[in-house]
Amino acid sequence: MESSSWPESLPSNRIKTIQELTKGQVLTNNLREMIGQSEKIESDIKSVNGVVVQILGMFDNTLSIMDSSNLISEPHNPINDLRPPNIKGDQKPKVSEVSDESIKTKTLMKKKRGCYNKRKNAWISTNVTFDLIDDGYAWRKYGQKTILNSKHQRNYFRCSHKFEQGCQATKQVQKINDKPSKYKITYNGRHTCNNLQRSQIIVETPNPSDNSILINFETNTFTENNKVNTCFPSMEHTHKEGFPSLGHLKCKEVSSYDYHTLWDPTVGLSQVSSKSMPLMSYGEDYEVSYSPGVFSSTCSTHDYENDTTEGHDLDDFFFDF
DNA sequence: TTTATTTGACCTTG
DNA sequence: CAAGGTCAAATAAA
Repeated sequence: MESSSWPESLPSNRIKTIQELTKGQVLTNNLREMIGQSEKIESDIKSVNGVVVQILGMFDNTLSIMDSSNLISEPHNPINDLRPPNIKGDQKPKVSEVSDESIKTKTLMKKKRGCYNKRKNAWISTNVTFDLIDDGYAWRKYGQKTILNSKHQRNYFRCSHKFEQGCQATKQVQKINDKPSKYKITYNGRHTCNNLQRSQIIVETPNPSDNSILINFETNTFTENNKVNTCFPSMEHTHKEGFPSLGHLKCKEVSSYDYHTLWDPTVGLSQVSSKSMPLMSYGEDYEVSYSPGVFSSTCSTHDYENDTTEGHDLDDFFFDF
């Protein structure tokens, strides 16, 4: 795509942004082709990872460009850019949308009341979404609090593998808006657990016409996917939290090389991070971080929050993970 | 019986 | 002391 083909009225930053996104679109299509050849993934997982890294780089560049300009104020959803061009415009992600706010999340960690010392240096990320998004992890609710000046209660979740694997990841989910429903999801700490849900690539899809792509930015795994509400028709909720189990799906696990390299709990977090998140800020010494990175245009069921002030208002929600 | 959720109490911090 | 975060006993659900 030549920059000279852009209308002169377009700001250069915008052109650069579009170029980056276009590049990402091409890379994503390449990735889709690779996913279509499952044997290639097994034999050449490194090159697949390379493509993922390039896509991540594209997002990084885009975010940098947007950060350096006022483009950030203009709505832009990368999910749409990830969709291959053969997806019709009206085939929007059915339910879940990650807000722009979540995409540009560089959360400055503030010292707050109630923030325990042991957590004050932990990786933090805040997403604002219009639907509750399943991030692929198994969470267990451990608390619920009424927050000052908030209409809705805040729900506290910890990783289900906290005791089993010592995973310290927690998240908070708070409804911040009624109509449309809007949620603030704050992640505290990275997962160090060996969560099977994260290492799977769905290569067979019930509906081949749906080519939407799901990329897990945290694991560098990727999924050619249907909308999950069709992809998981017989979904069993083995996790009480309401997260779908992916174990019974027709999934292909990432090679043991990749899986264990990325998620071996015996590997230090910094090692894991440097390999799995080469483009993101993270770690104990950073106060700025990007969102934990599951951008998804799919959905699944999830009865995440029982907002006692409204009781049932989440019954209709579908989640992405 | 096991596992998950609820909820009041307790802890930490500003 | 107030507010937010976590714990853990009680309860509910599978």
